[in-house]
Amino acid sequence: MGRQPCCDKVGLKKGPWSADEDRKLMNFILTHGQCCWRAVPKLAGLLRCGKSCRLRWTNYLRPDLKRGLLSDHEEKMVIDLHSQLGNRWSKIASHLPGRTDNEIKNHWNTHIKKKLRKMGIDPLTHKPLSIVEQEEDKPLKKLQKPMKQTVEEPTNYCLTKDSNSKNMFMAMNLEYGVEEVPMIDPECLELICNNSSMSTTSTSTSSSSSNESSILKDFQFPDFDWSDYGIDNNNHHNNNGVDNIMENNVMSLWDVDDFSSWDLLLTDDIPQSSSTFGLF
DNA sequence: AAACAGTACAACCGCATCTTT
DNA sequence: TAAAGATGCGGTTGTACTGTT
Repeated sequence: MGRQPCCDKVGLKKGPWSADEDRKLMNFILTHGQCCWRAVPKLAGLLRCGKSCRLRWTNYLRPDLKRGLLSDHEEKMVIDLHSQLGNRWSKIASHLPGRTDNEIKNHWNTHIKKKLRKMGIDPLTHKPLSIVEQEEDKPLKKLQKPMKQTVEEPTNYCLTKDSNSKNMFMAMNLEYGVEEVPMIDPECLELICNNSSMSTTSTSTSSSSSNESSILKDFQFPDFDWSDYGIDNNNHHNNNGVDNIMENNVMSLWDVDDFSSWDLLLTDDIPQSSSTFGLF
């Protein structure tokens, strides 16, 4: 049953790679290509586990890697993508050719975080620090809601499939506080798509309706490239299953793989046990 | 010059998901 | 279908390097 263990952990080397090890691994991969990492150390004559070899190759030895500091443009991309994707470094790295998730993660933690803080932006939420501080000081509202649940993890009431969708969580958290969040039946959620808003990258706050919930006025929605989702400037779409979900300008929230970057606003006329999200 | 603090980044660890048997 | 290993990902750590006192 199952597979054989990837490697015998006894006697394996750890720590920094030597030039000789690098050469052996490089030679092996360039000759044989990337195959089963379990077999690589043995075949390449290395006393490392396959996992370590994979990491060394993907993060350091790959010939297509760019070395050196991220350019301003790359840095801006990382910030934009992080605002949309959160700490999903591999997803972010996939938008930056020649950069690895590890490299971007390190750069974020050592450079960008500080830079954003200096600029008065909270690196976690991408909101101005003053707002974040105010929200932290603000006592939790004790709103009377029909269905409540005490939760510890945002995933319990996050309105996206993705637990890393921090923006979404924050939007709700700000309104109700961490401990008192109304339960919304996922089946009742819909995204209302406004054609005009789909035509360019979003300018959510400036074009929001007057009904916009006050908590969301401060909420910083990131720029978003609809072309990534196969939607062109005329609100046409062409791939990625978007066809299936864009019908009559209404899409089911649960049909979308990643909508953390969408402009989602709670309308004021939230029904008792459900809510509608407007796309502005 | 030595000691210490701060910074940068490679590498490891643990977990979740995928794949194979 | 279940079990177990492989793989990938994100968080964290260890350590070399650099700057400051």
